[in-house]
Amino acid sequence: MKIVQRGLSIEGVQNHNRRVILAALQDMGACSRKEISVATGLDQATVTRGIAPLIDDGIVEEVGLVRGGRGRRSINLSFSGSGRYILCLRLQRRSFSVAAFNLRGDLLDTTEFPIARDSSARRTFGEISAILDSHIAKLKQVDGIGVAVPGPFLERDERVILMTESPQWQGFDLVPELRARYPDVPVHSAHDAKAAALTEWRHRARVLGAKVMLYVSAGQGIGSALVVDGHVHRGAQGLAGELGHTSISVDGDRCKCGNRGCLELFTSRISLLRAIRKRASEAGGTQLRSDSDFVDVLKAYTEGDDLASEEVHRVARYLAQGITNCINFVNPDLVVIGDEYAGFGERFLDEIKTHVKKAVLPSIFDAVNIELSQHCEDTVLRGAYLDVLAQTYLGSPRVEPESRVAEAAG
Amino acid sequence: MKIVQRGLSIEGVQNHNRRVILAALQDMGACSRKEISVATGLDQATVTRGIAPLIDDGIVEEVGLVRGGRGRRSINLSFSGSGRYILCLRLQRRSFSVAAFNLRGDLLDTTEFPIARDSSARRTFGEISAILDSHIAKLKQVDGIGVAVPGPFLERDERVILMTESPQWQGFDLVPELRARYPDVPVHSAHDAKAAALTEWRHRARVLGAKVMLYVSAGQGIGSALVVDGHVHRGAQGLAGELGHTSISVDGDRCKCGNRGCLELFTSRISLLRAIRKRASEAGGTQLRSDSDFVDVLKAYTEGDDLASEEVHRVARYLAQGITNCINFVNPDLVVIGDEYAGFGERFLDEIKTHVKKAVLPSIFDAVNIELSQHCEDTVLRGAYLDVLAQTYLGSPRVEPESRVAEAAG
DNA sequence: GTCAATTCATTGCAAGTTGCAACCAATCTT
DNA sequence: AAGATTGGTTGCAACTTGCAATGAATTGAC
Repeated sequence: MKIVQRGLSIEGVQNHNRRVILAALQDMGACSRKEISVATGLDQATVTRGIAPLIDDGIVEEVGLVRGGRGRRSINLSFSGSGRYILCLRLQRRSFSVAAFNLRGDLLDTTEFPIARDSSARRTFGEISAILDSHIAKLKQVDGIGVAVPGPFLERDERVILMTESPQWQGFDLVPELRARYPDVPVHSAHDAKAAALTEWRHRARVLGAKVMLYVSAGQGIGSALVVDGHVHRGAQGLAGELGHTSISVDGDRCKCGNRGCLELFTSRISLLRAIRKRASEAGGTQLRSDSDFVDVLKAYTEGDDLASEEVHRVARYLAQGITNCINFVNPDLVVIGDEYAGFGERFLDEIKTHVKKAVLPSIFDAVNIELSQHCEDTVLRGAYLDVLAQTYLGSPRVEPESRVAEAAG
Repeated sequence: MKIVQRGLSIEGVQNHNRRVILAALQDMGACSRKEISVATGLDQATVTRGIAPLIDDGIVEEVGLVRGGRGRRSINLSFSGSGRYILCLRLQRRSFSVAAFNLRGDLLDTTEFPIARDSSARRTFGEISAILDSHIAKLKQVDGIGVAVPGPFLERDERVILMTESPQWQGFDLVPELRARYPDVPVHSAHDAKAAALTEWRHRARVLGAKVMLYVSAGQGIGSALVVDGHVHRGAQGLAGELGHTSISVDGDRCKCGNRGCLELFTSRISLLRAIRKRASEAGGTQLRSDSDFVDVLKAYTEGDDLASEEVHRVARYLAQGITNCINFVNPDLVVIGDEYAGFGERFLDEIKTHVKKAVLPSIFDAVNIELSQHCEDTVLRGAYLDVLAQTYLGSPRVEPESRVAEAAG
C-alpha cells in the first residue's frame, strides 16, 4: 500500500546520479564527460567522479580521443564493449533464439533453434539452458538474462496465458525455472511486442522527439505496446497491449478470447490467408493459389497482384480502425507498425494513413507520425537487451528492491 | 530533444525530499513526523528539518497532539488549513463554477453561475474573473488557479478543439487569458475527465492499492482518463482519453469527428434520449414520453420502467464494449464509471459487468474492479485542486521550469 | 506521588557529496 | 614557440544526511 515515494539519502543521490550519467551515455551514444555534464546539468567534476568507478567496474570504457575541435581532445566514453554481457532469449511458437550483447548493445552472437512440434516444455527448456550455459561459460560475466515471450503474458506472475497453438507450455513457468537454474544472474522477462517497442523507441522516437509512441506488432497476432517517455506501459498485471483483442465490431463474431469482433479476427495473418486462399480458388487473375503462404502473399502484394492488394488493403482498413481508436484513446505522436506486416511496405502504410486521416480530427492527425518498423530480425531480442540494461544500470528498477527480495525468497 | 534526466545536486536532494515529505503527508492525511519518517525511509531528523521551513511558510501546520499511545504524544501535521488557498474554475457548456480550497483540500466555497446561451466568450470571461477577483481579494494568498475544461482539449496548447455546442469559445484561449489577467498566480489547466479521474484515484484507487485506473466519464459525452501510479496519462498533445470517439463498429455511421461507429454515437446522453423519445411516442407501457428529459429517464430507470431499462441496458452493453476494449488495451485493475450515468446505480453497473465478464479472459476480469463513482458534484473541481497542489508542492512539475519560462515569455 | 519506561521530536557531530574555482593536459592558431 | 582554447582533474568550502545522544511528554508500576 506504500505508494509513498522513498526519500533520497546523500548516498541515494550518488546512486541516482550514476544512473542519470549512464542514461545520458546511452542516450547520446559515445560522448565525452563534458557532454554528459551539459546534458545532465551535473558539474564536470561530478561526472568525472561518477564515471571513475564505472570504468573500474568495467561498465564504461574510454573509446578513443576524438573530435577535431580547438583545445584538448575529449575522451569519448561508451558502455563497455567486453567483459560484461547480457544474454537474451526470445521464445516463439515454433522456435527460440538466443543472442549475446555486450553492454554497448552490439549483437555479438545470435542463433535460432527450432522447437519440434511435439517437444515438451521441459525438453525445450533443456535445449535453451544448454545454449545459455555455453554462452555463460564463454562470456564469464553475464549481468542479466532477458526473456521475451509472445502473447498475453502475465508479467506480474511471469506466466503466459492463452498461449494458443502452444499447449505444451501451459503450466510450465519459464522465467521462474530460469531463475532457479541461474540463481546468480538476474532474469528479466518481457512481452515480445513491448520489447520490440523499446527498440523502436530508442532508434526512432528519441530521434523524432516523440513523447508517446504506440507500437503495433502486426502479423501472426496483433499486439501492441505503449511507450510513454521511454517507459513501456505494462498495465496492472503486465498484460497491457492486447490490441488484437480489442473489438471493432460490437456485433461481430465471437473470438476465442470471449470478446466479439476482435481486431485480430479481421487482420491476423491467419484470417488474411484464409480470405485470400478462399478467393484464390474461386477467382482468377491472380498469382495466388489456395495453398499460398504468407511469403507468397507478400510477394504478390509487392508485385501489385489484384487479389493480394484487395485483401491486404482490407486488412489495412481494419488495422487503421484499430490504430484510430488508439490515437483517440492515448493520443500518441508516433505510431510504428512492426512485425511481419511491416514487410508490406510503403503502399500498405499509405493505405493505413489514408484511412486514419479520414477518421481522426485534423489537428490530431497532423501531430502523429505513422511509420513502418525497419523490420530487422533482432528487434525483439534487442528490446530484451534494452530492458535488462535499463533494469540493471539505468532508471529505477521496475520492482522495488525489497519486493524483489521477497519474490526471490518466496 | 534533451530527454536525458537532470542530475541531482545536493540542493536538489533537499528539494526532492521536501516533495517526498509533502506527498507522504497528502497520502496519509494528518500524521506525525515519525510516520512520515517510516513511510519515506528518511531519518526522523531529516523530516523534522524538512518540515520546519514548510511550517514557517504556512504550507504545513501542526494540528493537535493526538494519539493515546504509550510515550510522548505525536504532533499531527497537515497541509495548512488557512493562509494559502487554491482556486478552481470549472467551465461547462452552460455554466461555470468556481471553488476555493485550502491546501488541505477542504472545499471552502463553491458557486455555480449560468452562462447565457448568447453570451460572448469575452463577457463570460469578465464574469469569471470578477468572481476570481473577489476570491483573491478575500483570501490574499492564492497559490494557484486550476482550470477544468470539457471536451477534446489540447493541453499542450491549452486550447479547446471541437467544442461542439459552444461555438462562442472558438478562438478564445481561456487559459492564456487567465494567465495574462493573473500574472502572479500560476494557472494550471486540465481536461475535466482527467481532473475527475485524479479525485477518484485519491479517494479510491489508493485505498484499493490499484496501480492502473481507468476513469470513464459517461453522460453528455463519453470521456475517459487513464491514471497510472497516480499520474494521469495526458498523451502527446494532452488529448488522451477520447474514448467517446473510439469506434465499436467499423461500418457504423460517420461521426462528426470523422470516425465511424464512435462509442459516443451509441451511448451519449443525446443518443439515449433520442432513442427513448422515439420509442416512447410509439410504444405504450412506459412512463416516458416524447419530451422526457434525462432526469425523467433516470427516475424511470430506477423505478424499473421497461422502456428505460431496455434502452439504458442497450447503452450499458455498448459502454461495456468500450470498457472491454480499454481493459484489453491498457489492463487496468480498477475501472470507475463517473459523470451522469453513475446515477443509474448498481443495476446499471451489474449490467455492464456482465457484458465485460463475457468478453474478457477470466484471469483478467478477476483482476479488475469495476465500480461507480460516488458521483459527488465537486469531483472535477476537486481534481483541479489536486492537480494544482501536485504541480505546486508534490511530484515533479509537468512542465520543466525552463520551458515554462519560455512559455510565459513567448 | 514519584520513578522507570516508552515514544516522539530535536540537536550535536561525523561522513560524504556536490559545485566552484583553480589547475593540469592537450591541441590549434598565430 | 608562445598564447589561446577546450577538456579533464583536484583542492576546498558549503551543505545535507544519518546516527546517536539529548530533551520532552506521557503511561504505568510501586
